[in-house]
Amino acid sequence: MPELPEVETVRTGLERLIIGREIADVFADTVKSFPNDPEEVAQCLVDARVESVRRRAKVLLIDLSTRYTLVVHLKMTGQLVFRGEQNFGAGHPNDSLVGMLPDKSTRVILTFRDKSVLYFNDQRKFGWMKLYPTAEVPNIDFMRKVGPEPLEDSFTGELLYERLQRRKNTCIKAALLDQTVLAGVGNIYADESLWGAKIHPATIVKNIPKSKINNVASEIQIVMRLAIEKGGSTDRNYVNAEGKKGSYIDFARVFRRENLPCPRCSTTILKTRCAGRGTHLCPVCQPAATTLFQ
DNA sequence: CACTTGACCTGTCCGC
DNA sequence: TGCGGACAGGTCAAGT
Repeated sequence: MPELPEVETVRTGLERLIIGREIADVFADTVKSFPNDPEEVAQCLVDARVESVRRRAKVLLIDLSTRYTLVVHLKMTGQLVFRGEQNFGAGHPNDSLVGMLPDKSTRVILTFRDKSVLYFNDQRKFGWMKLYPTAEVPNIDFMRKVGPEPLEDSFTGELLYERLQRRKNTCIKAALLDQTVLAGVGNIYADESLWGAKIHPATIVKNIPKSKINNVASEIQIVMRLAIEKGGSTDRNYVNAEGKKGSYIDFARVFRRENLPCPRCSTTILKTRCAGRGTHLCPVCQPAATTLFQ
C-alpha cells in the first residue's frame, strides 16, 4: 500500500520530527526486519544524529551523521511512527490507526537521546530496514535499476513512452507497476491513472498510441499530487509518521469503488484481475478492445 | 531477455 | 460460533 504518495507523506513527517535527534538505543525483533549484524547496527546507529530524510521511489533514506544511511522499505503494511513527548502513548483519535506502542507488529525501535521514539511496525513482515554506508546507496541494486521519478520536472510523456519500450508486449498495468519502468506507482495509483487516461488496464503497451501515453504520464502526476495533498491513501494499514491516516481514498474514482457509479459516466465500476492484482475500471470509459485506438 | 507466477506473511472477511 | 479458504499487494526468485 505505501506507494509514492504515502512514502512521501511519511518522509515529510519524519523530516519535521526526527532531523537533529540523536539515537541512543536500537531494538530489532528479527534478522529479517533488520538484516545487518547487530554489532554493526549498534556501532553505526548509536550516537548517530539524523541529518536528512530522502525518498527514492517507495524507499526512504534516513541519512545519519555516521555517514551511514538507514534504508527503509515499508512494502505493504509497514509503518514508521514517531512518538515524542506531546503524543507519548497517545490513544486512538479517529484519524489514527495506532494506539499504544510498541505493539505486536513492532519490528524495530529507535530510541533517541531525548526519549522520543521511532517505531517500525509491520504486520506482515514484508518490509525491512537496512544500513548502508551513505556513499554506497547509489550502488544498491534497486537504486541502479529503478526508473524515473514521476513528479520530477524531467518526467514527460516522451520519457514514459521511451521507458515503456522495455515492456511493450505486456499489459499497461503490469508495465506501470514495474519499478524499473517508472518509480513509485503501485496498485492504487495505477488504477486511478488508467481511469484518468481512459485506458483499459489490460491493453498491451505496443497498441497504445503515443498521445495516450502522454495522457497516462500527466494522469500519474495529477493523481499523485492530489494524493500527496490528501496525505496518501489509507486502505487498511497505512499511517503517516504521526500515526494518522491519509484521505485520498475518499477522492478515488475507481479504486475500491467496485459496484459504485463511475464519476464520469455513472456506469457501474468493475473489479477484475489484471497483472495478478485486483483491478478497478469503468467498462465504458475504459473499453477493452484491440482496435480501440484506430 | 521478456514475461508470468508463486513465495514471502498475517489479519480480515465470507461462506458453510 | 468456528473453520477453511480467498484475498490484500510490493518485490524478487524461479519458472515458462
